[in-house]
Amino acid sequence: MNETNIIRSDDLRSENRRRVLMSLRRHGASTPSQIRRRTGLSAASISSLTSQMADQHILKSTRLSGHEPSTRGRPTTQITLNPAAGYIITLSLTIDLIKAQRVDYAGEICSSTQQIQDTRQLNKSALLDALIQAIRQVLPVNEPNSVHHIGLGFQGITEHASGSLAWSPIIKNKNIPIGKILTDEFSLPVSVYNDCRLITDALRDEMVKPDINSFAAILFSHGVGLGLYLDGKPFSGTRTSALELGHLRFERNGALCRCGKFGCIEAYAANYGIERLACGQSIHDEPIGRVATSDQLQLIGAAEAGDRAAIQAFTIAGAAIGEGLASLFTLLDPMPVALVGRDQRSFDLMREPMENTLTRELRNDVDLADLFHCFDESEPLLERGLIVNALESVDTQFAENPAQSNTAIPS
Amino acid sequence: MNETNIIRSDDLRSENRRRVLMSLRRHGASTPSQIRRRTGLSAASISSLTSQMADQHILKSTRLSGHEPSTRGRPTTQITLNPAAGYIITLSLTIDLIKAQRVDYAGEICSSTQQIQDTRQLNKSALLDALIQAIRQVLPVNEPNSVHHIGLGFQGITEHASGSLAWSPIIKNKNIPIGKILTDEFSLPVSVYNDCRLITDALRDEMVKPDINSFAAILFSHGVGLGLYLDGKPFSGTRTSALELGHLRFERNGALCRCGKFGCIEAYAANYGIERLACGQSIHDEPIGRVATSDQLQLIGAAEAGDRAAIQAFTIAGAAIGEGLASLFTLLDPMPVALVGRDQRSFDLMREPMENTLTRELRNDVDLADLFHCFDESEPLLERGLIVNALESVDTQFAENPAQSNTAIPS
DNA sequence: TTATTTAATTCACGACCAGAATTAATAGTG
DNA sequence: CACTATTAATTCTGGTCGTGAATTAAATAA
Repeated sequence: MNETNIIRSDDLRSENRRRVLMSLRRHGASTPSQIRRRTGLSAASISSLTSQMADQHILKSTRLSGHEPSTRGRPTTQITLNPAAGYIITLSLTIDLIKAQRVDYAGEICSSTQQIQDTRQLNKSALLDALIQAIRQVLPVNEPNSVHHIGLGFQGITEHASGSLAWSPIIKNKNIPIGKILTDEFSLPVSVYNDCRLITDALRDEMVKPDINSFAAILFSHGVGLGLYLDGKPFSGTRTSALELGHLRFERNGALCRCGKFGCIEAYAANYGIERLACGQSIHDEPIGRVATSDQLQLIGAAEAGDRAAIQAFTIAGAAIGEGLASLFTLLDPMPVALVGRDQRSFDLMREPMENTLTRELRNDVDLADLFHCFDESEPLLERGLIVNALESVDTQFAENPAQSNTAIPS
Repeated sequence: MNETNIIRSDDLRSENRRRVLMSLRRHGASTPSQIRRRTGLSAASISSLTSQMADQHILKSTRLSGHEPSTRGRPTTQITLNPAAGYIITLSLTIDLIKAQRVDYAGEICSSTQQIQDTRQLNKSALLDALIQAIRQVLPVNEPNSVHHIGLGFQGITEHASGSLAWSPIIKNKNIPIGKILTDEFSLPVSVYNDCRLITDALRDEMVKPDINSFAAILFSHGVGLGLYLDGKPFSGTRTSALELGHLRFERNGALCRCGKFGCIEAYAANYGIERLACGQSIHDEPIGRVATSDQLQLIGAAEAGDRAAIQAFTIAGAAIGEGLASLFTLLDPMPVALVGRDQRSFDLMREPMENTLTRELRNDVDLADLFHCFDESEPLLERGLIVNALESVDTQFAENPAQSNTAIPS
């Protein structure tokens, strides 16, 4: 009935095992005393926990001796995550690429495969076949039981209760219970997240400060997506991935959005919205399915060169994002924002109108200095987020059932 | 560094003590086996926990014998919260009333005092004096150490890091560190929440269902406030109480809001906004400071009688709220909504335009049936929220330090 | 009175973590 | 080169926790 599930002493053990693993995951190879400081556990407990997990081949403890002209005293031991403890498989689905990777427990990519494919052309079963095929290609042949988790990422709306893909602009069908399908196929836990959520996971360590442990990430691509970390935890809707910042309204009866409504922020600030405006098309024209990267770069160039229409398009896009952020900040307080998209220069073009709108719309004076952080490339972040996310699921898996869980392969 | 703070076995004990107290708080007098079922703890543990807390005079266990022609077997024991375990003091601050109450640990009101006073007339020190005086009047004279918490509620914006009152429409000064001031004065923990937060606390048990444990509460009064429960927990901004639904924009360059901006939802849907529109004043007229209850009721009557201007005002108010909810639902997913305000009939007037706006604005088809729940009176909810909230703080206080905490007075 | 039934408590046990004591492994020192 | 100082990690000891089994408590039914 309650939030925490820690009731018995064994649960305590699990929780503390998890802490040790999280600490190692976040800070990399560490000495026992470093772990002690970070987790707040006693040295005795750390010793017990790490040696137990080393016996279970979850951790490796190596004595680094000789090289460093170290200080006096007994040399420290290095505790690391044992790469051979198991694997995860990540699967990312973008508009033109299906990509699968096998990653070891220490986060190293072991195997990778990708298939160039316009996902919009695939019907449901063809899509599922392609995904399953991609996973099969990176499955370790001689030790199929060493995979512990499959993580799937894509652009769109997820429903987390059932782990399904509720809707995606890059997929024809709706409501595909992909989580259940993959679980049935591979008998493995599967997590399904959208790109924005995964990007916040990837940016977490960079954006979360001890004093401000909340941030937003806006992902600019064919749509405008939002990811949130609130109070140190990833945040999503009550049923779905939600956070559809791009579909807040900017103009009543405004530009036609991909979603069929009029005036959504996305219809002004997504690739297609900017392009449409810059090219002098009517804002009520059907949005095009995809904007080529070259066209985007060309548009940025034009704006930088002084093209009025292009500048105007970026200005309106910035204003639209500014209004969206104003709404977000009105509801949840101002917080740092990561801007993630194709090119730093496009942010430079949007920045001023965005900040102007924000200061105009917000009642309380907000200090915009150091609020925005730009990230050029979304793909590497998405990939990192997938890995981070899936590995943490395995951490939790390993932390539980302290007694058993020695399915791991000795290194 | 991490979220949970349960590391040691003692923490486990505290957590389980807290669960027992919460269970009793929520469900009232219970038998040990009922507590066992609700908390998931073993009978042995419940016995140990309850007897320990009974020894510490936190709980009372009474054997109900005789009366009921009960079934065969050893009769059950009734465990109740011991009213004499201590007191809390609640302090509520509304536009014309300063009210303090002393409430015992079982939730019974023991003492109450109130002072009719236009709070906007008071300067900072006069206000603080009035608050401190009100508290003094309900302090128990012969056992001053038996008070464990002070809870303050008011309309406005709070900042939770410092427990201060950042801004309130009913108070002249801004940024009053009221939490610290009262703590210094009475050497007691003080919590400071705004009315919307407290109302969600009061409505929690009613609105939260096992399957849907999120809901929103909209409070209609001189302003439009929002409270949120997400995933079973009260939600607020990262720094302040935030959730300023009323200050999302409804119309660009629209009606003048109390906050100085134009077009806020509040400027259409708060008392003064509806009144202004119905009376044919310009939407750019300075909003009046306060709308009398009689005027509100009269306006409702006029609308029900067919007055075009009045109906129009309520229609626009409903549409404004609908847009606000559309934004909220776009960001956080649709969820049940409690409408709290002066009169059920005003909700009836706003309902249709509100629902129409919502269905128009939301892309995903949302089932609006059973989504809205109306509550006529906000004051009793505010009071209940204050009590619930403060008592839970005391529960947590009592749950910690299992060894000591026998400051309580024997019953 | 005695058997039956149900509720709550007590007991014995294994698991947990912390502080103290101990062992391990190095660098400095005479 | 033996010995001491120093620092790190482990092991030992003790107290606490929650659970399942056994026991006690208190009522009704026969």
